[in-house]
Amino acid sequence: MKIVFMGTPDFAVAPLAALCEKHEVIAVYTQPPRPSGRGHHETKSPVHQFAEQKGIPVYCPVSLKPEEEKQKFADLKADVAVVAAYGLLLPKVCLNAFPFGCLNIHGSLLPRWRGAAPIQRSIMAGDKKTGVTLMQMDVGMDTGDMLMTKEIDITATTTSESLYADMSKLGADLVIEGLDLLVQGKLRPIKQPEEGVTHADKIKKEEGLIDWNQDAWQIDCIRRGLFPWPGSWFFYQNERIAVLDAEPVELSENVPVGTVCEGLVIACKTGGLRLKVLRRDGKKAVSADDFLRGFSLPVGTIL
RNA sequence: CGCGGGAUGGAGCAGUCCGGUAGCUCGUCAGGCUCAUAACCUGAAGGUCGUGUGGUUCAAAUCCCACUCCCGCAC
Repeated sequence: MKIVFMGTPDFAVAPLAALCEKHEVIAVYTQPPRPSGRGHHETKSPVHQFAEQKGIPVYCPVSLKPEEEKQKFADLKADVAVVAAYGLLLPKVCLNAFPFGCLNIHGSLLPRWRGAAPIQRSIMAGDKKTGVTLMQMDVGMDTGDMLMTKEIDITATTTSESLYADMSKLGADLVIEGLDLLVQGKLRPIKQPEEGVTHADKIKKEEGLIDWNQDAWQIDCIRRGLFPWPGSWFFYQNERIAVLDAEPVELSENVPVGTVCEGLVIACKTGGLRLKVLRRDGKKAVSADDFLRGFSLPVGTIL
């Protein structure tokens, strides 16, 4: 099949790579290079870099709305477009430009977590499982008919980083299998149920500030969902201290929320959160033991 | 040339502003105490203070200059 691939972050690279193996990827759309990283150098997206390396033509329009862009897209005369975390809305004419339309690899089990940050939100909400959905795109926000899904468990140690990596591979399998079945006419589009719709809002940086007045397990879910970006942190004596790894624990002591207990366990609304790896601004990540050796955070302190 | 933090025995840090004996909490090693210990006591080893046979100075971890490497923010 002749495929147009549209994607931007790391998550989209594995599916793209898989498609390159089995099909003919004739063009790649991705977000334009932007200044990022230390020094603000122009950085091409992961998908962009991969595509260039493969010698695939790369397009990075700022928007697909202009007639000219719509025309360019249609002129590619592909069989299907595969979209994975692209970051741009596709106009209706684009959705209908190719025989098989536009398929989206979405990082949740729809209709739960439609929207921008399904992977993070599913972990933050404490979901036990999630997955990837292959869907036929329509004009709505992740509202199209579902073609196929693959599930994956979320465990007590799952982070967005790890889940992104796993789902990226899962998405690659999904799209390869899905395309085969689609061509054979074996995929039956299923309308998304009305029930169970939730929206995964974009992550705001402020969400990383830890609120000790929540249950320990909940704080840890949020922490894992926000790892590695934007991360979780608290303030102590005007210094921002990031919590890179932690685990909820039982807490028998009856102390006020936010109290620092023995073993760098912080009292939460229920239970406590044992901080295992921390990092002060501008410093490297260190274990709790190392942290305490060079930083004074006495037992009894209330954060 | 986006902004900022950092580099000090094996680990984590203080000291740098206001130059003047290299310090803290650990670890390591030896000995002691103990039924015993990751606990306690005593002692020891271990550092050209990131690099520059740079600058200033009687004297530089500290001030100035250049460079390298790490990290955070921003995005």
